[in-house]
Amino acid sequence: MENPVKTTEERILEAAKRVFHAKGYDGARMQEIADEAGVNKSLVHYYYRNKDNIFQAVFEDAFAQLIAALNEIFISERTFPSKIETFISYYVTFLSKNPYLPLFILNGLYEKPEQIKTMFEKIHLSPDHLMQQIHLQVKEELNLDIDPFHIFINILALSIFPVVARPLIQTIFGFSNEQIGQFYEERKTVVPEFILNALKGYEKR
Amino acid sequence: MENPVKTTEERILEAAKRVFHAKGYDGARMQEIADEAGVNKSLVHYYYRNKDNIFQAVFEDAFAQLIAALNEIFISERTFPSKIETFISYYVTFLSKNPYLPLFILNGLYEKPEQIKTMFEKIHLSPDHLMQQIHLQVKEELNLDIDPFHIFINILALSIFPVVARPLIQTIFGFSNEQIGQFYEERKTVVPEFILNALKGYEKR
DNA sequence: GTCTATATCGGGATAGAC
DNA sequence: GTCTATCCCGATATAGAC
Repeated sequence: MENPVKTTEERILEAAKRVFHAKGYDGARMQEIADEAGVNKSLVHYYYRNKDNIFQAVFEDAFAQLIAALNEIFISERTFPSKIETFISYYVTFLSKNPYLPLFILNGLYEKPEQIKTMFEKIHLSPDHLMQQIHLQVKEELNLDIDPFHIFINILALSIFPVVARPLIQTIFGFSNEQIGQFYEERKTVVPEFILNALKGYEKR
Repeated sequence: MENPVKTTEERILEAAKRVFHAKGYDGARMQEIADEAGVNKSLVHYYYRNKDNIFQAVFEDAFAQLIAALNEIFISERTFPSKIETFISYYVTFLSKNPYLPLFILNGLYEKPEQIKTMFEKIHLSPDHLMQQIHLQVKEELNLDIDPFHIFINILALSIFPVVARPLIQTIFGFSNEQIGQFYEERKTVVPEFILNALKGYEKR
């Protein structure tokens, strides 16, 4: 830590993130990673030995980033509606800044589904605990007559899909970059509102 | 049409669909397409000249399939709630049978966004007309105080995302193929219910 | 640790026989 | 239309000098 400047290894990893996120595993080129990092191609191999290794590092990092917030917010001590608001707002902002991430993750999962479980251990995510939390809140705090699992997936869908589908939306509807930014901004309030409105319909009495 | 057996060109296109859908543009191999079609690699070049051409054909076909139903259902004479139900039910079934399609499309749009507009003309989709329809129904039939555009995107998100994220869901929650099938089946009723519940919250009175 | 040079292979594409 | 043979480039990876 005596040197605030990034090490070569870090620069390579950062470069690899940019390239893999934008191009995917098959589309990424070791040469492009090297160029992006401002180093020689062989150095990439020196630090990571082969393409699979560096992809693995990039993928784990991306996955951890996406999951960490989710886990933290839903395990926290807030009320359920507050969790939803916090989550959406955070995710829309985060994903707007990292638009390639979710599609990169989804593609990675199709290619290497086996790797996920080890990844969970590394980032200390327990899906059971997460679902238990949601179950408890949906059933006991709000007393709703709906499967917590569907709610959870709905929240993810409404947060993530519009970001992933950005090129689709922009082209179909001819949105400028400014307009789509505005659209995402609106979703920070529209989506929580939409979900909470929906949940009202499931109140038991 | 005197020959019910598929022509070589058709067999190649079918093979190309399977390979491109599963592997994406960069991951697909001309050799694999040839093998899958049971022909020689050169024949693929003979009919399509190069990789870009055959990808284009595959992509247009996929896009047309996904958009056609959307267009048809939302332009039809049903009530808005009926459209939502019909759409979700159709899409969940269709996407379950073609699980690679939506991710393939989303990736393709990132890679070649320019091609979309010409594609619209080919399949006679008019986004303006579609949104106009939705606008009319949301505002006048249902008298809702919400932006129709957000509703439209929400419907797409809730229909498409869970299918795209299938490996994520299955791995995180340990669902078997049977369980996830059951989950998708449930969504045919859960999602329309969820949306219609949400819309009730926007009724003006 | 960083570079140059090179080995090796695979994939897209073409030429040309049948 | 269909095949074999081949070209050629680009990409991963390694050897080895500095």
